[in-house]
Amino acid sequence: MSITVLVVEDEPAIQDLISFNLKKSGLTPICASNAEQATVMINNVLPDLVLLDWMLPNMSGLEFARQLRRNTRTQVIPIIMLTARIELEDKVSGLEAGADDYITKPFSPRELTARIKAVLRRRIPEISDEVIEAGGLKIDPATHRILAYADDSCSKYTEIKLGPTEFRLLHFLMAHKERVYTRTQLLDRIWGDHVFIEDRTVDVHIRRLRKVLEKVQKDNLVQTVRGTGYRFSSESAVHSEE
Amino acid sequence: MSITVLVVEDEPAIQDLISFNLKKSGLTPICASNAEQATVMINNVLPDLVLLDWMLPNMSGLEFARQLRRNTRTQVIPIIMLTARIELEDKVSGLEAGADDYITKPFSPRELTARIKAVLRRRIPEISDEVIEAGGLKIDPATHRILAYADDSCSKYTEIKLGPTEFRLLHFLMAHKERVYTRTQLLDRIWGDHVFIEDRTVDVHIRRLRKVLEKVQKDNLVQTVRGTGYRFSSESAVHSEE
DNA sequence: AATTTGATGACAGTTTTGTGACACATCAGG
DNA sequence: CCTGATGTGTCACAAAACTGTCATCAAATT
Repeated sequence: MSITVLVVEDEPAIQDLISFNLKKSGLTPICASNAEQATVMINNVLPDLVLLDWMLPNMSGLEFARQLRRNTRTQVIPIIMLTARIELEDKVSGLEAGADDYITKPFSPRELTARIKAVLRRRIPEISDEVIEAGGLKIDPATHRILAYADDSCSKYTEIKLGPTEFRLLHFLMAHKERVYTRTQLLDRIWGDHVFIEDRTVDVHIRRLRKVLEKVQKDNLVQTVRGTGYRFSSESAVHSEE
Repeated sequence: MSITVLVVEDEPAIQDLISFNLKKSGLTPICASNAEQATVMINNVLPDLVLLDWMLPNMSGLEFARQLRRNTRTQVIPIIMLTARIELEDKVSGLEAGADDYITKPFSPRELTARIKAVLRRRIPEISDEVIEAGGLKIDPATHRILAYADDSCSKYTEIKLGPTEFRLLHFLMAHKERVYTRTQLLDRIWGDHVFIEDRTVDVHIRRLRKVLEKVQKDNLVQTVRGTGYRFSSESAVHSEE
């Protein structure tokens, strides 16, 4: 998933500088030198964040920010203002217009990307960290812990330690229990849909997961659906022969 | 740990009075006499709480409060409004704007600090100065002391000395025990979201913290969650061997 | 029996953490 | 203005843990 940042800056030199730094830190910059151009670009692609120079030809950055905020489609896009230090003294604040942060020129590349990431981080909602319990297993994303109950009495439990991938795998399966997922679906959902990994790798992780669950006799919860994929099921998985 | 309170008040006399009282009760006041000044200050340092006079030159306190609430970065900062008794009828709109509490002038110093502490306690446990005890460790933010108990009997204890950063780190982790935090989250919450530091620096501070805790056999309380971050946990992390 | 599909152990390359060292502050108090 | 004590952030390298792939074996299906 590439994060696009719309850079609105009239000075080509600074535009290049910013563009270069964004690319270096894995972001995708798209550049505009004025508000009109930026407006057109926003119509094409909705960026994840806008880096906006305070001083622009024709329409001020402030005005452009207001315009973004006024429009429903662009309302939630985070804005970071670029201002010269002298302009900072200006009584009117960019924050007033709804900017999420501002950076004073000159700034270090590190500061730039750090602020961008900070703002994006605040926007992105936390991954669901609800506790999920099923089949005598309890997974808690917030504490990153898995407990296995010996019996239904819930009195005795053992903590289970999993590697990152197995943890995510179990979490996903438990969050969608009783449902079968193909290897490809699991790769898409857990590894991300851009990775290029063998389907069979999923087998190996399922194996690793089961191996750990064996220790607490819970490996039967992760079931193979031949010809399709895998499933987490707490329902009595007694498959009748014949 | 120093708790900073941004005081927005135009009358110098009252500003001084408040400032004096806050200092006396261990808080760190930063003062602004109008909304513009306050905005600039907030961009530099994120305060833990805002004490806001209702009546301000240019922009009203109410408007300023709204501005804070509108911005993601400042959204969660608790606001306490200062209002004259006559203005009390406006209390409704003050709370509407997102104030967490309000105090009517004239107020006693005791009332002031009591309300501040109450609001802080409600909001974020880690910046209150209550004693936290867990896993045989007792941390007292007020006296800036850490005691380690040798066993459950609580009879013998050793005092532990930590540097400022390690102290805050331990305090934060203990205030949110059992919960995992990524390095970035820790940087945001402990160092502040306006610092630009390498993620890995957290490792080093964790290391320093552990080194000190080793001396009293408490280093196992600070745990690594591979692929995620760190966690303070007093629960016996029983790893079933084989 | 042949074929397809899943299980499993091994392994080599990567990624993530742990750790010591170091260069810079900052700050008393000479 | 120095000077040592302390604290901080970075770095480089070591250690540990994890990952993806394969080859091979086992089981189910035809």
